[in-house]
Amino acid sequence: MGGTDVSGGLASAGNAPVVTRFAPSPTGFLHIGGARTALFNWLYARRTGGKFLLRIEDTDRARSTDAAIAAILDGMRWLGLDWDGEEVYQFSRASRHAEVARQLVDSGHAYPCWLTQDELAAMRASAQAERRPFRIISPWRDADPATHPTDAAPVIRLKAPRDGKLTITDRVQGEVIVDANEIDDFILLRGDGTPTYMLSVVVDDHDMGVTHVIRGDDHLNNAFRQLVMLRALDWPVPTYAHVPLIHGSDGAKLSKRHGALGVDAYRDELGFLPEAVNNYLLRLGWGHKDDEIISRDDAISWFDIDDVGRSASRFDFKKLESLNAHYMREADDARLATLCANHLASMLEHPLGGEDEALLERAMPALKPRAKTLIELAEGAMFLFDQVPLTYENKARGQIDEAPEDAMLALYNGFAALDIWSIESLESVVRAEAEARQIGLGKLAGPLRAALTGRTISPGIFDVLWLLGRDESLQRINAALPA
RNA sequence: GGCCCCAUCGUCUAGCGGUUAGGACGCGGCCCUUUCACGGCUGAAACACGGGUUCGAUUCCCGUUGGGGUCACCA
Repeated sequence: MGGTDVSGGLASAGNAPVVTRFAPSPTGFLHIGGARTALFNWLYARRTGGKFLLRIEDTDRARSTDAAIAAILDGMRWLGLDWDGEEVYQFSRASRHAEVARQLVDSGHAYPCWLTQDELAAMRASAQAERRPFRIISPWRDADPATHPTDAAPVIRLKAPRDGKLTITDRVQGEVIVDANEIDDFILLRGDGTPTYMLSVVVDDHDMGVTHVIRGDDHLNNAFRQLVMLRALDWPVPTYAHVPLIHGSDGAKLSKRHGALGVDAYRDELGFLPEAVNNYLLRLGWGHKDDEIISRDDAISWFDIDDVGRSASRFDFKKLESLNAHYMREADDARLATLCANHLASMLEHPLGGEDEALLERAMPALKPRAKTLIELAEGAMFLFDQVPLTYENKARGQIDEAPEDAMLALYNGFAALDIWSIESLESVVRAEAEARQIGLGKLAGPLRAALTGRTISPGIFDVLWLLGRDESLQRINAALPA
């Protein structure tokens, strides 16, 4: 084959139903970039009425862990990215991969190689010294089988073409052409007989009937290696779509400092809602007119891989937060109360009861417009669970000290005399007091807020009084009265 | 370094030869207002540079610069 043009892309896709897949390696959590790749695959499959498969690439036995597998599946479920059928564990298919490797050797497309690590290092060093690009040229490529050693286990290398061009028609990157001699004789089977990633993906994607490979841009180079293998096997070439990577806010590769955290961290430590994360990820590298808030249904009907941008994008926490704030405002109060209670429990270091959660739900309309994340939501709700004596912030202490003469006592008496503890009745007491004193409402609300919450920032003061209830409110005001 | 990819406000993006270059986040101002938010209005803010092609380039082509990816018996 070498020498002729080979191409991937649309031609081989035909009209067969779409099958996409997400293939993470379980060496860590499901990071945000992987989540976006999964989302795009999921969206495209749902959009076309096809299938979305999940394959765990656990062929690296040393680095793969059950904990990582669990974290990935958990993250996928949290984001609502359901996959069709059972997930496939790549390692369990090792014998099938080896079988294909042998088939490749038999057909003359691959060969055993006894090059040692030391020899490889030496070749690499001399290439470096002569300032020429390093490419593995194995002396075993065309060696006479009669000369094959029998005292050492060889690796199996693919016999890559030495000339010609390779073309991939990528749905995102367009037509990408590379010289075949850029592809070296990469390893299919290791010395211990286990398959490498390059072999496994090709075999699994083929066996699983994958029609569209949507993955990170960092795999574009691999696509050419896989293309070579596909031709050797005479298997159809899937449609490729290599989506640009996500960078940190400084343009460098996404690191932990930037947000390359597991999606579990976005949920547990950062307090984001899955719909916000999905919406944010969707808009990173893809757009639909001026739309920013995009429902899942709209995403499914609008998404197309052809519309994915070609340039990398930077991760922006502020925008994610703003989206999260939006979705929190729209979220059901009972749901938010439960979510908030979980965070509160760890902040308060004790579990919250059903009554506490009911209180949170009642407080939610006042709380949620003031928070961008569930963490902020929980912080804003803290005052509800404080106990006398409150710890006053400095500025709050100051407001209490500067309260108009006897105002707090007057309010205390006014509240205490109330028959009905309602927002309206509470408000009329404070307004009447302010009018009697010819002062603005703020002059009373400030100290009152400080006494009730220990802070200078809180929901509307009447909401606070109402939520706290008569007993707790009076207690807190009393505790703030001058001695 | 070789190969490959990319380039519109600070950021995410719309644009697909002729637009006052639009939206969102963030930032400033105003309004609302008991604080903080929410909400409404509003302002500043971009086509990296140089050549072409064209009557006309943000848009097409080439180059420069800048950024990114990849060069493993990892995936």
